Amino acid sequence: MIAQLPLRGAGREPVLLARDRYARVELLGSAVSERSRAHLLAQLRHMFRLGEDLSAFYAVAREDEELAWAAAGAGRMLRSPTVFEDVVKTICTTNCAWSGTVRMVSALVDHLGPPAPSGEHAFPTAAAIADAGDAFFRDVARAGYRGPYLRTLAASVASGELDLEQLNDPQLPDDEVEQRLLALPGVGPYAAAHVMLTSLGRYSRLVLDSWTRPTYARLVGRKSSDKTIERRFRRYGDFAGLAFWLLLTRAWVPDDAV
DNA sequence: CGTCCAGGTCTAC
DNA sequence: GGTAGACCTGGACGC
Repeated sequence: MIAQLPLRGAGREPVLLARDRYARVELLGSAVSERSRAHLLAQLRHMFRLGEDLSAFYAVAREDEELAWAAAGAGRMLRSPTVFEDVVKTICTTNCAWSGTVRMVSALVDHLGPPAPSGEHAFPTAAAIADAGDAFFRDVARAGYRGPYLRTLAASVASGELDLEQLNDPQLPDDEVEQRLLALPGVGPYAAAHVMLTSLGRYSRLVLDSWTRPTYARLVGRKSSDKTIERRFRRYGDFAGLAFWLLLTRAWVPDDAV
């Protein structure tokens, strides 16, 4: 074990489970340098959002019969090490079945990602994706029309012309971040909202797609327009998207965790 | 076998 | 600003 990372930022709230006050990090293989260790810990803090403060969300959720359970510490979603990785993965979720997303992302990792000592591969660099040939996107990833989106995006990041990691800057307003995301190839309203929610810690936008709409309809017992759904979550302000997501995924949470 | 659609986006009106 | 059509892929479904 190289560290015990305290889970802070949730105010006085327990973090999901009382026993999970620490994330235990074990390193397989040879020792790492102090520099690598620091980098690894910083990356883990980012991925697990250990600094996230959701207490303002919990304060509202506690008053909402359907979401009071979440106030026990839900909503700290795992994210990728980089915004670039989450944007690429999100593009791979658009207009296809989940099996297609898995196929495309697995191909990127297995064929373009740097190998680790374990034999597994990490997510590829932007340069590696930018340099992949047409045959990879067409015959291996079978990404279809998304191939050019992915390569164009990766080339912009690899060249330094585009820095997606800047979107982590808390100074940027949500509207600005959304506009920058919408400007990316293959990123529309769904993908922008998805990246904001799952990668940027910006919870204001509702992720509305062919899974969330019918899932919400099933939970409330009738279909609702997007406007109606937005209205139901307006009380959550900047946490509307998180509230919507948690309501939809309540069934994913083990009963003993809430 | 053809049609539809799955965690949409883009372009052209 | 809103809306039709096209778009890769593959699995489900009806015929």
